[in-house]
Formats: sequence, structure tokens, C-alpha cells
Amino acid sequence: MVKKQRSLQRREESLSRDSIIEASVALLDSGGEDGLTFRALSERLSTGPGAIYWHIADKSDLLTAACDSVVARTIHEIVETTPEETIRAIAAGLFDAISTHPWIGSALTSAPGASPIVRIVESIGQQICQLHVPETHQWTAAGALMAFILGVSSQNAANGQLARRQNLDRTDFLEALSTTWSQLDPEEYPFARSVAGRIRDHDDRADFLAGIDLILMGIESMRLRSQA
Amino acid sequence: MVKKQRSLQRREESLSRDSIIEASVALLDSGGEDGLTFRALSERLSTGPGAIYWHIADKSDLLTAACDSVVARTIHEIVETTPEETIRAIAAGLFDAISTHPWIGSALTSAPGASPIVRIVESIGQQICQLHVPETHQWTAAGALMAFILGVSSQNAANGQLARRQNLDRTDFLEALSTTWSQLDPEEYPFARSVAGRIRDHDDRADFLAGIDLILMGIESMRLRSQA
DNA sequence: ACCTGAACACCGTTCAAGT
DNA sequence: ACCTGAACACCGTTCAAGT
Repeated sequence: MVKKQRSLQRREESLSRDSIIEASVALLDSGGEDGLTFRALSERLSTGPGAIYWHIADKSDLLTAACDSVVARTIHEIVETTPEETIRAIAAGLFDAISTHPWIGSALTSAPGASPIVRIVESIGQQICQLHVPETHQWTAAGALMAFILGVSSQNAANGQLARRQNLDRTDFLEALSTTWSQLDPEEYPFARSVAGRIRDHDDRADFLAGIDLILMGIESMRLRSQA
Repeated sequence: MVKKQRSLQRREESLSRDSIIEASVALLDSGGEDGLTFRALSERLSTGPGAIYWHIADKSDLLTAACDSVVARTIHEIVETTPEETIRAIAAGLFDAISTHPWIGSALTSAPGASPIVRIVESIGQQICQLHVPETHQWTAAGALMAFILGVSSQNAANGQLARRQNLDRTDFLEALSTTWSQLDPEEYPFARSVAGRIRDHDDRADFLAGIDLILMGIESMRLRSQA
């Protein structure tokens, strides 16, 4: 009879916004942006495509909600220490999350002002306040950090997706990119050629965190200057 | 007979990669990302949808090519002065270009390593070299600037598109965003609430350029530190 | 109130057939 | 070599009809 109760409960698990979002995240993770389809989704949830529209407005709503669920979890896991360290932790957490769920990158930039963005702004902004950045500069500092984090992370995720589409691993992909850049016209592309070698064996994540430190240094300079 | 020659010439203008890209940019500008369709494109070029595939690999190729044509034009227009000023000019030029052609933002992030990105890296990198940033840090500096420029510009463009979709102008949109943020839960979102007012009448472009200065300050700190 | 699934109006892409 | 346009295999979304 335990069995009976179990299967009864299971059948009572009706369609809900949360279960739809959970299934969407799974589909996006396994099949990328193209993997999320109302047909694939309804099949996975053993229902019809129309049923989903009772709980979700449209595909954009669905994508933002899926995005928000991952962002919320990521930010929730951050352990707060010093402001600088916490900002680095937020940055690294989002970088890794976007790396594992590459679809987040593009979903975030097409949902400005929506809840996932607000979560990120908030978590960064609270640390900016604790750094004693004057009120008039807080938005500049938080906005710059957020844009940088999302910008680099999305770019990195896009690299990974491109590599996967070409059936290469990360090393082979960077190798190929490095080779292409090193063969560019020396007259027109001296810089790209000169950094081509460095690209081959660089660590995107370390570079990213170095960029964060760069901005933190800039924020410190700004703070000092505005005090003078 | 002049007339005859003219119309003859005009008919001889057959389909070419360039004319396809030009038409694509026009469609993207007027109808956004959804406006670019092989059917709409072939109609505009008075041909069949299949004809386009003779000159272009697929839609992704088409989007990257359209993107590249705008980026190339933008970078070409930059007048070189001091390294810092030139970097600001590149940044402002790209910000404005992405503002006018909002579809560039998402197209750029989904085409990593492709020619438009290389153009941008190159133009920024050349200035970084002139700032006497040590070789080992050049890629970090150029990469950080690029990510920031593309990140903020895309975000800004996405804001504009969202506003347009809601039939609001920029002021009304920021007004609405500010109101939403000011009504957030004070316990959970103190920062977003506190900057809500500042968002209403801020200048995205000025904020963006302030962010660029922030990063330039960070690069200067990095350079000084690595010399010591 | 919530779900079903056929139907509608689209897509990108292919390909035999033309010139 | 280049173009045509019908056809294929999909989409997101709607909506009468069910429970």
C-alpha cells in the first residue's frame, strides 16, 4: 500500500510553474538554447504544449524565469567576507554558473531590468556600499562591475559553445583561434598577432578575475580622488 | 539612350554577398532581429529564398557578416589622437553604433573570435601598447576593455529595445524602471531601492564613459604597480 | 480552474529543376 | 555558375473542446 500511496502522490504532482521551470533548465542545459521547445517541454512533462501557457506567459517569460532560478541559487550560495573578497566571490560564482549554463548569458542581456539582473545589482551594490564609495558614484561602480561580469562571462560561455559545436575541447579551440590570429595580416592586425601566442595557454577564469581586480583598483582610485 | 544604359546597368546588378549584407542591415535596423528573414530578404532582393544560399552559408554567417560591416565602418571612422582619448572614442563609437543597431549586441556575443571581434580587439590593443602596458598584461587590459564596452553597450541597447516593445520612450522607460525598483522589498533590496532615484534621470552614455575611465585608471594602477 | 491537441502562421534550409 | 520556388521539418502560439 505504500506503493499505492506513492503513485497516488506522484500523480497528484500536477503541472506547476516551478516544475515547468525546472524542466526548462534541464532542457537548456542538455540541448542549449535550441533545446528549449514547447513541444520538447510538454513531452518531458507528459502534457500538451498548450498546457504550459496556463502557467507561463510566453517563451521570453520562460527563459527569464529559468535564468532567475539559476542566478538566485548562485547568489544565495555566496559566503560574505570582506567587500572585495565578496565581490570576487560573486564574480567567480556567476562566471562559473554561466560557464555551466551557457544559455544564461544571452538570456540575461535580453532581460534588462528583470529580476535576475536586479538580484545581481543588489548583491554587488551592497558590497560597493561597504567599500564606502560615495553615493553619487555607487551606481557607476556597481553598473561597471555588473556589465563586466556579464560581458566576460557571456563571451567565455559563447566560446565554449562554439567549441562544442565544432566538436573541439577548450584547448583545441584556443589552439585553433591562436593559429588563426597568428596568420592575420601583420600590417592590419599587429596586436592580435602579438597576443595570439598568449591566448593559446591562458586561463580565461584567471584573466577574468584579474579584470575584476582591475576594476576594483579603479573604484579605489575613484573613491580616493572624490575624497580629495 | 542614357536611360537605356542605366536600366541595363541596373539589371546587371546581380545578387552579390555585399548587396545581401546591405539589405540584411536594413532589415535588421527596421525590424530588429526578428526582421531578418530569408523570405523578407529574398523579397527585398526580388529573388527566391534559395538564391541567398549560393552566397551565404547560413543565418549565423549572415548575421556575423552584417555585424562586421557595421563594426568595420565604425572603427574606420575613429580619428586617432592620444591613446586614452582614442580608447574613449572607440568606446563611444561602438556604444553609439550598438545603440542605433541594437541587434549588433547579441550578434557580437554569439560570434566570438569572428572578424568583428578581432577588429575591436585590434583597435583597442594598439592603444594599450601605446600606453606602455607591459606585454604580459596587454591581453588582460584589452580584453577587460572590450568585454566592458560590449557588455554595457548591449545592455543599453537591450533596454532601448525593451522600451520600444512597450511603446515607451527612454525617459518613460527609466521612469517605470525606477518606480519598480523603489517598490522592492527594503529588507532584501536596499541597494536597488537606494539607487532607484538616481536611475530615473541618469545618462547611460555618460555613465558608460565614466566606467571606461574607471578601467583606464585601473590599467594605470596596474602599469605602475608592475613597474615597481 | 486546468488541461488537451489539432490548427495556424510562420521559420531556416534543401534540392530538383531551370537558365 | 547562378537562380527559382516548391517542399520539408520544424517552430511559438491560439483556441475550441474537454474534465
